[in-house]
Amino acid sequence: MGNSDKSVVSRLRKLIGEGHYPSGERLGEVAVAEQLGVSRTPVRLAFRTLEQEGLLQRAGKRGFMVREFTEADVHCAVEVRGVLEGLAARRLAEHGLSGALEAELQVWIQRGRDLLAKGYLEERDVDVWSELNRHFHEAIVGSAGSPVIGDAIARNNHLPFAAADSIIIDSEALDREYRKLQLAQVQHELVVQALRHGEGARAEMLMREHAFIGLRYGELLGLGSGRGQAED
Amino acid sequence: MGNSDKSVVSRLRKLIGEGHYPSGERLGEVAVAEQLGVSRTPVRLAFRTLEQEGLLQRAGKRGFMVREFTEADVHCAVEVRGVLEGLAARRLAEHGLSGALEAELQVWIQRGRDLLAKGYLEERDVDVWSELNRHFHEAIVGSAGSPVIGDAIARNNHLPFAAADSIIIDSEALDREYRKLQLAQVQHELVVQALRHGEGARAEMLMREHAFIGLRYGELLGLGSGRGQAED
DNA sequence: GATGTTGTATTTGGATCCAAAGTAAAGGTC
DNA sequence: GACCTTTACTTTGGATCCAAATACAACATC
Repeated sequence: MGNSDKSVVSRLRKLIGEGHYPSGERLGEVAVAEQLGVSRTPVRLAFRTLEQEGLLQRAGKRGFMVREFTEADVHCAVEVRGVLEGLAARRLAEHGLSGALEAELQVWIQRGRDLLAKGYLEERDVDVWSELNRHFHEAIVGSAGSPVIGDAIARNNHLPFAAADSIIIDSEALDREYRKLQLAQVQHELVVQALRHGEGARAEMLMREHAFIGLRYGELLGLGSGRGQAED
Repeated sequence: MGNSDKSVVSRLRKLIGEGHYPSGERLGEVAVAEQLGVSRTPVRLAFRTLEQEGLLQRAGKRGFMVREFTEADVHCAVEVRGVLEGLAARRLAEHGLSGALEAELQVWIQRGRDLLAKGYLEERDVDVWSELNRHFHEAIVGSAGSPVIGDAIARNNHLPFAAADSIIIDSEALDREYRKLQLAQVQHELVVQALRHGEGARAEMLMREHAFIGLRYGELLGLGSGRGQAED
């Protein structure tokens, strides 16, 4: 069993994310199937999954079409992630964070410090940051007491530009991105501080603000565009 | 084309919601297919949809199992809905609500007033409230500027007890439920008031608190259980 | 007697076939 | 010439068939 089902979903997700299919275009099952070299069956299964993820939407009575995202959609998706991660952080602060979790968060904090300690950013640092950032966020969301919040965030992250690790805009302008990551690092540390002191409201607001870092901090720091580009 | 696909999804959703399948039980495709009187194909499609909705989860390498929900999951799902509807309300307040929307919200407010004016609750009032409540929430969420928030709420509502219209606990104790609906009505009116005056933070908090009405208000009002029962 | 291995049965994934619904096009009528 | 009707084609949904993988069990070996 080649288990091409999962593969078809991720391949289609990638193709759509890369804009390979124009927004609003109807996707025919046969066309996609031939293009991917599989039968119609796995494509049909994948379409249902991608519909639930929000990347496809039903085109009337006739199949699916690529969902088009406006500027407002991107902005909303970022805010949704913000309030959900904020919720997770607040619950964590209110229920008290375990010593183990505090230790783990401290690890990612330290990794961030080490990464930024040298005062500039290298090409390969981007992946390192992306990793530790992902771990940091997953550690908080995963400890919120229920997988429900994490699931909601995961579904939201399927939307383009909504994921937490789509911060990096331009790997050419690493010197300018450095300041942004510095701010992100400070926000991470402040979140942990708030969590440690059981300051639920503060932790929540910090996480909500932290979500905007890839969206609104560009204009603030005088970077080119305020709008981020996904980088996976 | 009988379009049994959609039908299978909703039938399975209902069966799972009613606890027809024990939590954690593995669901075989053939068994479900025979039970529903259809082929394996629509069942396979439905399983993928229900997996994304969070009602099923993969059972190792072999098929799916009914996801089990703890008390904490239910609580989290309600909070998730709260923060998302709160986000929608805040955005609405910040961007200013149109005259048309204000008029529509006023309609549902008035319907609620009319329903509760007679001082008690009848059996058939439950459906009426459920309808106007749904319209009220959909009007706010649908006007938040992007379908992204509404989608996230819709996905969250697939979880049992998370939907906004699962307020009614017991249609036998209508006199006690009346007080709960009175509070809900007041909260609706306060939300509209806040929206009208552009009080984003207040609208957000009111919506967040409003989400708890089916969860925590029971104990407050001296009702039997604090935990709601879905009623669709 | 316990553990590892092999063989069989069950079950899922993929491909193909058939039917039905929808769409588009062509033709006819007013 | 415009609009309605009918027909043909495209496309999706459902059922069945086949292959592959996993799980279970029986057997053999240490």
